[in-house]
Amino acid sequence: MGRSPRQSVTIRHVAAEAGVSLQTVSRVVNNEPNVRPQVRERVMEAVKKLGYVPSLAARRMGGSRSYLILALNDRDRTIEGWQLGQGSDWIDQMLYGGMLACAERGYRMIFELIDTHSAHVEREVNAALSSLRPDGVILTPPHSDNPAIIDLLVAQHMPFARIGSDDASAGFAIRMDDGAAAEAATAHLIGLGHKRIGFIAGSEEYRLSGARTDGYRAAMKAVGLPIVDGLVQPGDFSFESGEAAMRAYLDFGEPVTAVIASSEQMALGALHVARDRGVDVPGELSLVSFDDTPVVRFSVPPLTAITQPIAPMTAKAAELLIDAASGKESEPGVHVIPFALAVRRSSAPPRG
Amino acid sequence: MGRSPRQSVTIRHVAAEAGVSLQTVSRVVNNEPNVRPQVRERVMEAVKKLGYVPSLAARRMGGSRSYLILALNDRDRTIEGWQLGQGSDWIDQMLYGGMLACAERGYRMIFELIDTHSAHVEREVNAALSSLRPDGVILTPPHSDNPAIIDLLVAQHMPFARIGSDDASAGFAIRMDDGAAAEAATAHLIGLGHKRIGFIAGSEEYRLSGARTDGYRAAMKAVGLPIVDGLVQPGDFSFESGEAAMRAYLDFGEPVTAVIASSEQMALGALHVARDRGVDVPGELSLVSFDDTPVVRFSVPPLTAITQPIAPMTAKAAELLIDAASGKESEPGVHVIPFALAVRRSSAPPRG
DNA sequence: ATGAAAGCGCTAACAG
DNA sequence: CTGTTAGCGCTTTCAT
Repeated sequence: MGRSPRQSVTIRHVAAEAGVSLQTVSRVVNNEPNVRPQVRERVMEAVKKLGYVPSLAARRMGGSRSYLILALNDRDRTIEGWQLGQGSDWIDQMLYGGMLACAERGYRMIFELIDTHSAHVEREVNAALSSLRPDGVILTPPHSDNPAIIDLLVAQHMPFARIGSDDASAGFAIRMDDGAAAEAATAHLIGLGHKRIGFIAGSEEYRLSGARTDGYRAAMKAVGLPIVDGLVQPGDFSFESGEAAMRAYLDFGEPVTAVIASSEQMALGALHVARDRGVDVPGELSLVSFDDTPVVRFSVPPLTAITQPIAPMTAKAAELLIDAASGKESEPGVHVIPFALAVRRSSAPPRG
Repeated sequence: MGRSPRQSVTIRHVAAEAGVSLQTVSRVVNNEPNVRPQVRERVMEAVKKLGYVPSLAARRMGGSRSYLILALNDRDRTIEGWQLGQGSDWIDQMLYGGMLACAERGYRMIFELIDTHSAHVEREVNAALSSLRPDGVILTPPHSDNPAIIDLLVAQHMPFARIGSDDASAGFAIRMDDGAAAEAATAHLIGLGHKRIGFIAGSEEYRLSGARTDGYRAAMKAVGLPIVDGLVQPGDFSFESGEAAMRAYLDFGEPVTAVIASSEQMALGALHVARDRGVDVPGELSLVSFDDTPVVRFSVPPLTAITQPIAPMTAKAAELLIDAASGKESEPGVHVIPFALAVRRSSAPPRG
């Protein structure tokens, strides 16, 4: 317990208490060599006794590290998600993976919103960097492939990780295998006996959209199923585009028996239209979602979905950046994190 | 555009560029008086030209402010929510309200997890305070009423805001009127014609649980409806406790026609049991949720719910703390933020 | 293995 | 109104 100090405990107090120099305390606190075990012990006792915790700001000022990892998310998309409360837990999963990975290593993750589309991206990113001077930056889609941001980070020699990117030309790329995931989803439906499987593509602004569509095509091709016109519908990740795509499928001459949506919102939009038109899921139509979010799990029926490893990807990103800041060399290149397919009640064999 | 500076732009560069002293630049940047408009103009131009943004760490070191607001959440509860992905968007709403309010004022909100139950609460909080030295702390339930934390904050003279607390003895209390919300929910059901209305209470660890139950009782009493034994069921906010409560209601001799659950998870648990037992909602049973989360909006049927103003409460907390740090006196006491009742398909008149 | 000195970028307190 | 001086709490570099 002890009295709560009004004025914070500094390294100076610890040095006095332990009868050593500031430098020795610093060494002990930072686990550096060249301190006799005996002295180290004494300092650690003083630290514990006084409840000393180094000041982040002072560390940043004196040293070359800030113990900060900056995570950049798209402002519009994030705020819209918060406002509409559509139940995507992207941010939560990101915090989960990132914050804990940082905390384990004595780091802190700071979360910031940046406007991708604005002409001021550079200014915004620069402001965040100047103010915080983080040891690394985590980029999420669509920032992960924004050339303006990438160039700026490279120019500043700021280490960064790109979640959901497969561009290994700069920074760490951390992704799941979107193509394989789309393949797995498609194979799952093929395995159930489906032949006419629709695929609602995502916004082309995101690279992974193409990879997913390719995976779908590959899986279809692998078993010799034709991809006739109209089987692949365009979408932009939104609920509305999912609705539109579903209407297109239902208005086909020969309707599909299963649909894969490249996003949770599009899957829900599709489900909504199916319900409205009296199409039973999964009786008449199987549905698979990309993104395994809370709403997908609680929908009726619960949706079969590709689980994106958002927390593990963010954790990996934080680890790589912190290791880099700590001087440990990490394998560069693309880091692929495993995905999962959560099979739920929305997918079933087609009606004989 | 311009070249990206490897080495960051400091106040010194700006001073040189504008031909003034460091202090003058500082005054301009901080909007302080005693600078001739002409000089101010010149400095601002230099700032813009060089893309100068003050270093957070240096500001903290030199001055008395850190431009940081620390938001403390319960570790176990938060992590569990992230792991289970049950779709509560508490954290998101908190970030939404808090981050934006901070950003508008040149502040940053830092989000941290603290273990309420641990014997080390004090140490954990102290560590966060020592490391960050924030200008204010936002407490969320159950921290808002944790004496160990409150005492520590008071002893350190650290300004703080308590979300969901009605204890005005220290810090700012910011809450919605839980009693009035429960009353409104109850009155809504009474208005529909219900007489036997069940209420699933929340964990007693949270003060607001009592307030909600009281509101329910008041509304019932106001129209002379008796609160017979078993009408109020205990709960702990969990899905399972909602299920248990619902089973208790259905096993009544004379079942209830409507139920209010003190949390979203309990409402969903209740809905689940009702569906299993073949009880139609809202045909045979009306259901109202506290907490208007994504899952509640996407459930079948969508649930009538009390919307807790989490984002506005957090924004208010941030504002009050920043104002306090800026020397502006704020009205102390309890700040009550309006709630809303979102009427959806889960509530309807009882079967004649 | 340890300590002393210098300085990080800024603001507070004071001097003009 | 403007500039000068002294730190803030740490880490770096260099000496011992």
